[in-house]
Amino acid sequence: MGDVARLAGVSPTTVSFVLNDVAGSGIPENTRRRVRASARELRYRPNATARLLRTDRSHTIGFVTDEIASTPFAGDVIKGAQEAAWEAGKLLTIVNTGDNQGIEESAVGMMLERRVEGIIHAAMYHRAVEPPADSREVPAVLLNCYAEDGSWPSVVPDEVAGGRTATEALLSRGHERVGFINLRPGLPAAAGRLQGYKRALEARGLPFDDSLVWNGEGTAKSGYRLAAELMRAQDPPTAIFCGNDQTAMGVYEALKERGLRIPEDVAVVGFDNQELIAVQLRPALSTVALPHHEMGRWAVEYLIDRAAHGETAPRRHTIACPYVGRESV
Amino acid sequence: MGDVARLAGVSPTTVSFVLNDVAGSGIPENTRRRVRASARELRYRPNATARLLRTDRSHTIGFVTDEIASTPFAGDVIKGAQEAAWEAGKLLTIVNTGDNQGIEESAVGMMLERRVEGIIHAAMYHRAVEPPADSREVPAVLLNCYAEDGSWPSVVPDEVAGGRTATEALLSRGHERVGFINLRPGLPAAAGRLQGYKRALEARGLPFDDSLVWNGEGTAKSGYRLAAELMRAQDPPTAIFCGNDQTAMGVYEALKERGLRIPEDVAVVGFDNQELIAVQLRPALSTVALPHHEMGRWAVEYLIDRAAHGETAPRRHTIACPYVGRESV
DNA sequence: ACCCCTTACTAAAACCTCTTACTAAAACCT
DNA sequence: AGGTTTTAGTAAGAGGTTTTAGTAAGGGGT
Repeated sequence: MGDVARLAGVSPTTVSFVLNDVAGSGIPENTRRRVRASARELRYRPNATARLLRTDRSHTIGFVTDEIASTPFAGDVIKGAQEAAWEAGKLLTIVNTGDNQGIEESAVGMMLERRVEGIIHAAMYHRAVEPPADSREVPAVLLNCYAEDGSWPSVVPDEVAGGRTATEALLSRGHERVGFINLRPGLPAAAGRLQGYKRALEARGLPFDDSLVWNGEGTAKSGYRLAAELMRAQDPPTAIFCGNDQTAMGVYEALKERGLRIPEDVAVVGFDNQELIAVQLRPALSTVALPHHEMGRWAVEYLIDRAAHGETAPRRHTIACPYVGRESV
Repeated sequence: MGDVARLAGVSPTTVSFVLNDVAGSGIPENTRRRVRASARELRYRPNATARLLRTDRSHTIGFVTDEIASTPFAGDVIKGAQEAAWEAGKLLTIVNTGDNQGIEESAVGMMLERRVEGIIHAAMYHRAVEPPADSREVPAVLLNCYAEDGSWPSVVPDEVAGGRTATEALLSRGHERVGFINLRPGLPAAAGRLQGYKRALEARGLPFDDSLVWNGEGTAKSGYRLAAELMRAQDPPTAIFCGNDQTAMGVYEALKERGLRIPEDVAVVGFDNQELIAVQLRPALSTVALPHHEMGRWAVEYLIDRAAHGETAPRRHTIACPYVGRESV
């Protein structure tokens, strides 16, 4: 900066004022032009580090995730977060912990040393977690996960509403016996979606028949097996709600083997909106999307807002899972 | 740091020496313990910013990508890069540009202001790019893309070898007529794989028959259409090499509709190893994996190495695409 | 014509936190 | 006493921001 000041024939103060557009510094347009020209000529680039040291604003947000690659979701979350950060003039620093607590703790440590303005702890599937206590030193938020004791703010998908949406997509087409191949029991996603399924039935005055509900493993294989199971019954469903799109992929196989047409004979709806699968399947799969992008966005917006306005009570924010209608319903 | 020094009854110098384990500073174990205890008591966390200002080592690498979410690959690349960075004690700062040049330039600017030690420019599909000139201010490398004029170091998949590997997987099973549903012509991936396909044939003394080679669009739909086309011929192939796994998904459909078994009647091999598809397909798809993880890793290792040992001639490094055998061959 | 006070600019200096020469004091030998 | 080691402290930056202080020009009053 000194060089620029010298070249422009002013003091570093003036350079700082001009380059940062400080209000009320009353520097005449003339001088401003000279300073800016000098900066350009010297290809001057301010040193964000030095600025941070003085201002204590790193304009950086830490993003700690358990698994970045195992699902395509991770990309959506990061993209949403990154977009929101960019819009606010922030940068995102990312660490993938591989679900290793030691790495997670040192990652948080490194981020705090760099004075990040907030930390996001993201999980790649919806579950309970316990982030390092150190993260409380700055605004922090859990993404696609939550603390059992509610002591951390978090943002998660509205699984209940999602399950209800999926089921209603089928009910509204006149189906009254809807099979449900859920995920492994115990997962928040499985519990929530089942509840949503029940509520949808209830709202239409339809009975809940637990012979229509199975827990699979979220794979095409188990979808194939359980669809076969469902269709073997004497009063088989006319529609199947699958706990995820991979399951639906297996269900398609099973139905096709039986010569059943989708959606004419059996309608199918998936969950997750894994485009790679849902779009490519024939017929294209109607499904419910997880709001990964929105959660990423919400998390950084929350952090920025909280950094600006201080502490608020931790809360669990849920985001709706929109229905994506294609050809299978 | 001053607080710690005061509490331990020493000077800031001593604290710095102890906390950084400076060699040859000759501080007795006694004092060291006292300093460390004070630091712990005050929950002292060094300010990485101040250190950086003095040492000029940010221990941060910038990662600029055109699209983070549109393919599951992005996650692998980032994961590989992040792992390598972590092992070297570096952090990764990521920006998604949405292929917008303006954003890319300001992203580079922001990173340079933060004094990153290197910049990676990643593309989500293999292609030629032209990164902002400013990136040359620090070590920089292109990932899954390259500069037309070769003026930037880069790391890309070895498409030729990959195409050859895929073809040979089929030839080695005795197939002599291998159909090839390639990607859109013009893509480096399509050109390279076609070359590899030809070389594999050549190596076995088999003729190249261009009626066996079609360009699709990399979708299940076009795979379906072109497989039908291929099988309609009077001398249809006994094996099909697909430019990607989505194409293979459509090929499966077409073959199954004709009552052809995989791999008994027609063997199929894909490309990309999109696990979501390849593993879930029945039979599971044999395919060739793109080395995303390795490219990510290579890129940061190259950067760190170059930062340490100075400029070297830009080179294009290729990484092999390993064959992933499953059930379709 | 002189003085004083604004206003409009610009500069000096303190500060942010840590690293690292360089220096100094103490302790330990001959 | 004089010279080495050990051990520890001082102070100068690193590159900005921001507070405080100043100078010069212009304007009004007498």
